Amino acid sequence: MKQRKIYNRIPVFRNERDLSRQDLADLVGVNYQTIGYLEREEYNPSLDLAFRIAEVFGLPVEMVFSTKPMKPLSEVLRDHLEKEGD
Amino acid sequence: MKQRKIYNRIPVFRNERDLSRQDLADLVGVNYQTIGYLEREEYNPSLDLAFRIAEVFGLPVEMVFSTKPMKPLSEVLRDHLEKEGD
DNA sequence: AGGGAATGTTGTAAAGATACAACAAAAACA
DNA sequence: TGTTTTTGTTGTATCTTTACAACATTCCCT
Repeated sequence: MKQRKIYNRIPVFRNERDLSRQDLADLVGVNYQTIGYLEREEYNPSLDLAFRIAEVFGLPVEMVFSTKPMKPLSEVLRDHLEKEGD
Repeated sequence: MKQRKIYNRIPVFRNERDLSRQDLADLVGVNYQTIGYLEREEYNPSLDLAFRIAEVFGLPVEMVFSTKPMKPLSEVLRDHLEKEGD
């Protein structure tokens, strides 16, 4: 099977929390360069690693990784707010 | 990184829809034996393959794959029903 | 300006995932 | 019953992911 490229919001969430790649790498238990490869989207994470990263951010996998290019979070948020007027 | 074993509900959802492994394999574009390996949990799917399979069933990845052993769907459903009295 | 931290790049090696083939076993069913 | 379909098993080959090292570049800080 030809693997599709998977996009991610790792840099967004990582920067937001003021984590270095090394910090995030430590949290999920991988080499810090592995985080670099993921952020540059040079390869896809394993499913296990994707779960670990999503868990660090407390988000569903789909919010961190997607087969389609990531919309800015501001858009996601806007769409969500206008749908549910809470 | 030592990969954790990932559990899944592929057999449940596949049988429910009366799909053979070959059928599901065709739908996601892998060899039918790959589905077998996944169902026996002999190895984890790539993130891409996990997305494809979840998409076939129209469910979030977390409902099909998990790092913890899968509860029977009846339990999941019960918990959900008693939380939200819809 | 200079030092340290964070990030990017390149290369090699090991582990994990997928394909494919061939055959065995089990299940469905005429 | 025997026949077909589905599933399991074993083995090999290839591709992808991860680790690790070494070095270059960029950024921040004072």
